[in-house]
Amino acid sequence: MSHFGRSGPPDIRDTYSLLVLNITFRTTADDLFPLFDKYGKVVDVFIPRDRRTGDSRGFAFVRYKYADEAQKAVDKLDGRVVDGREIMVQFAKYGPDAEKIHKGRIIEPVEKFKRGSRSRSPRPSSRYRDDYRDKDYRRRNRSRSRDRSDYERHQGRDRDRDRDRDRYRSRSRSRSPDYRKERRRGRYDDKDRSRSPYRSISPPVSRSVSPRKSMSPRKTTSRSRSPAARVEKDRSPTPKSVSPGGRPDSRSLSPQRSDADE
DNA sequence: GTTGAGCGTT
Repeated sequence: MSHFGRSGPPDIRDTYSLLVLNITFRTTADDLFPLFDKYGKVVDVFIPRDRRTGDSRGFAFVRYKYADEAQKAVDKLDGRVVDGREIMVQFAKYGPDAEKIHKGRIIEPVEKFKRGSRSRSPRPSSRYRDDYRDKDYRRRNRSRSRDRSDYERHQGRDRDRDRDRDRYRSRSRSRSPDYRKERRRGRYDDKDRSRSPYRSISPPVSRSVSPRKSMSPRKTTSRSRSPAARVEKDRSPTPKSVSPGGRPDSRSLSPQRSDADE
């Protein structure tokens, strides 16, 4: 589904994909198209959505026809506030078929690079790095940390088994990003599930540790209240309206303040 | 009505 009414990906032969992150969940392709089209020829605007809910996943792909225009769009629109939220525009690194992408342009599958070769450019360009915030910088630094790769390669004795395990781990990692979606949906499901009228929050409270238990005696002790008064208070279901022991009403005028002082 | 790391569809 694209903005142009086409079903699938139009033509990614000579297009440059930009990844737009941090957009609001209400932002649609119609909102992004005019914004990006001002800086160049936009071939397609695609916003991945959830299969089940259909809600936006919070990021979009804007495909430009020319690299320079895409570059300009990145430079101009990165950090721009859209719909009350600051968006992040950068070149897409991965394609739909898990293809390697260089500056938004598909170059070759991953197999082109040797496994031991670490010549993979850490970052295409750091020109706009200064524009990034600390939050973005931290997130980027934390990303792409593949310590396990070196670890597995370190003890790679059985080539087949290691390769097979690597594939398995790779798939597991690939499914990791979806985990957040599951988690998000899980929260919704939990909420929907807990909307049962009979379900109450009381049961979980009385679990395992009970700090209130130790708090109660201390509280009563700190009150310095006579044991008789405490017993009567416990026995009386309405302690605030009652005046036990012929206590003056002035005492019950502000019972909360007495607690606040404590 | 909610959320906020990340890389994509008929």
